[in-house]
Amino acid sequence: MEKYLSQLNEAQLAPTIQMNGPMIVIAGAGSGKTRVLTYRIAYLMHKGIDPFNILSLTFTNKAAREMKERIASIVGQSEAKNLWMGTFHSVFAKILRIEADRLGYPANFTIYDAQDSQRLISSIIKEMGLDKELYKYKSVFSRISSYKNSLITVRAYFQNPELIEADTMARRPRLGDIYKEYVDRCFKSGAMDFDDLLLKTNELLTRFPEVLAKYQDRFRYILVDEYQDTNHSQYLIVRALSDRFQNICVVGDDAQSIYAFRGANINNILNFQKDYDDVKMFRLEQNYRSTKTIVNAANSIIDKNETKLDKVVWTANDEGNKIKVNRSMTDGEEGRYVASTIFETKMNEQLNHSDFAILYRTNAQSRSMEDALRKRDIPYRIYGGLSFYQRKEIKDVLSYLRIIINPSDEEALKRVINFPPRGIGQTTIDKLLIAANGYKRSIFEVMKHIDKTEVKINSGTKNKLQDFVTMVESFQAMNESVNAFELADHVAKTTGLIKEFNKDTTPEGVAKVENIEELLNGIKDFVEEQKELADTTGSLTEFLEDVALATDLDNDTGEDDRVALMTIHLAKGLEFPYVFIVGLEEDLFPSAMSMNTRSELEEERRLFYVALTRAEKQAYLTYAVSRYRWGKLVDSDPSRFIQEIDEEYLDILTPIEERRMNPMLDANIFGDDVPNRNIRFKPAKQLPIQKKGATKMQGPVKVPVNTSKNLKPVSSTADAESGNLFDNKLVAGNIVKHLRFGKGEVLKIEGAGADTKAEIKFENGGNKKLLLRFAKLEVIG
DNA sequence: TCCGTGTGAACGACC
DNA sequence: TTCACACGGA
Repeated sequence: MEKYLSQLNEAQLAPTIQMNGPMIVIAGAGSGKTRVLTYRIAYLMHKGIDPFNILSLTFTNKAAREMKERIASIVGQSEAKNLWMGTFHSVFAKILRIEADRLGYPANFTIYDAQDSQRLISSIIKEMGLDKELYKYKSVFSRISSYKNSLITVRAYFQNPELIEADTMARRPRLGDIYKEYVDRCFKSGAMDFDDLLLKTNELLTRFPEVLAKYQDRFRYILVDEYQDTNHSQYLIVRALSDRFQNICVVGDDAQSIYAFRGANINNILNFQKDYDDVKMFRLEQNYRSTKTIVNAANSIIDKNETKLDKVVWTANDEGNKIKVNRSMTDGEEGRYVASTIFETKMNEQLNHSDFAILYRTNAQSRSMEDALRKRDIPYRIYGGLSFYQRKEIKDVLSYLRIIINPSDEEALKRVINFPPRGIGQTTIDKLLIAANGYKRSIFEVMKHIDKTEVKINSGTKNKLQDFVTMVESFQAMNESVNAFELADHVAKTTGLIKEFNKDTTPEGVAKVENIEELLNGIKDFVEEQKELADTTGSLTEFLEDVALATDLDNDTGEDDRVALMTIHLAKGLEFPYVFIVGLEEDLFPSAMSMNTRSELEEERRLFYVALTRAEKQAYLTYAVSRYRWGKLVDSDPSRFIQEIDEEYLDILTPIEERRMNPMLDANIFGDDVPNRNIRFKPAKQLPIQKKGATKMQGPVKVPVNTSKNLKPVSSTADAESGNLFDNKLVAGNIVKHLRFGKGEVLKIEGAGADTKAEIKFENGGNKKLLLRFAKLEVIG
């Protein structure tokens, strides 16, 4: 047993073997906190604590799995199996299923993802006849979400004049009504959204003292990782559960708190010592991950923040190279810089692709990186963004499965009731919806008993509805006797989903069918895996729950050798030898939306701190002078975060000649007075945008030509990858046709591939705002 | 009722 | 670029 403890340094050992009482571990980046958590659990078990009594809340399911494996290797598989480990959401979803009936929910309630929630809110806004300009479903959703995370229920909302006042002032007086309807509809659908998983857990623990007592007794030792990112709802759950035994160990780093947008409250960690008596505090300050340069540079950034705990992160590692700062003219060039640097460094240093990561602020930035990597044949993997389970074809299959488990699931039903098309259109669905709301029943029940209702639907349509009900019921019967894979396979085939997607012979269509096959394989694996573990039944319900709470990261096997592309948020907790932080521009990073208050800006700064501290050996910071955003070329200034790093840690890569020609470049970066900012490179002229109501477009137009999939319909000889269509077909002097602007003559062509631009003079510009898409350009004559 | 087409609008990070 | 929605013909 002492063998593994000897792997810890003094600072790590102390919290590891501190068994009882409340304790907080402030762990700097790369200071080995996962190791402390893992060994601490192993230590507890060695000291005779039953694994049944240990609850460990991690930030991702992947982290939980890896920790469990590590612990299993120390204490043995059979012991480790009984640990409760996972994210807040997954652990409490399981508990909620056990206790669901107390709250009036079915045990197999559906978990609505953000898209389901937003669709529901969107249709509620429509049903209520509200102005969708004023009530934007996304902002209504985030408002409701933040209420839930602050434990403001519908009732609490209506009892709080300030909240009502605030929404009324924001010209959304009906927000409370939408909130109420949303909650009712979720309940009626037997569905919980992400926030409900926490909110309902709180409700469960407060309303039912015997349930609270049960879980307090069960979870005698509680460990919470990434405590700085807990929100109020999570905070209360932890407090309630740990109240009896007070064996609560939280680990975190205030400097890495980056989830305020989903309600995380940095004060949870800052005030932990006030919340419990006799808190033992530990600090892990030695960084084992990064070079001195990176650690010191990161410290110099975080120093700019006012709100923070005292902590000095240091390292005994080598000095390392300076952080390289690269400026590019466009996002395309930035991508090429990153790709070629990876290519060369990998060659020179004999590295793997997986030694590199590209981190960005927003998912949209991945595109230019992808393009560049693909051109260089560098294998990569994108994490996050639209996850596999959110793709249309996958959600369609999953929706059928969801209805089988829970026919009340309204969002799933609406999604597939007429897909593949079976003649049940919007009008019918609307009638059913109104009836369902009137009878206070689910749509499915109304359909099932359509003859007993007042709903006016012609007999042909009634038959179609009946067929659908019969089909679902046959699936339900089947679910009793076959496993999840066999059922899903049957569903995909008999509903005609596969056939429907097979109709589409474009590469995208083929990919969809392949994705469905991949999903089926995934279900197969799941069934077999669960069979082995034997602690679960491998049921469809469990699979759907896993899927609802899964992230891209969770499914990563890390087997293939690829460059990792992800947002900084996703990168938290990970590390890579070589890290590129791209798009370091004002308004992008820091985000334009986060520059209003000091605390928002501080969070962006912490985000940058997280990004930089992912790097072990070498960090690269890149920015572009102009980039495509929303299909438009936008000028930008270098991020303030670059100049916030002490210059001694930086290696500015701007070519020397260019600097001589343009001394303002350095001035720009370091925030000196810039007498004339216009000296910066100006990109090609932007598209002239015509205002609404203008009648005629004037002059030649720059048409951005992209080589995406949209190109294909234009010409069968087009090569989307190389942009060859361009060379073959679209030459100066050609007459082209555009759906919106009619005929025009190609005046000039510049560049090639993705960066190609064509100058076209249209005879008649139309009278609407310009939005030119190459797919809509057709070469005639 | 379905579906292709055109149009306008949005566009932040995630369990 | 991508999405949701409106429109109009089939």
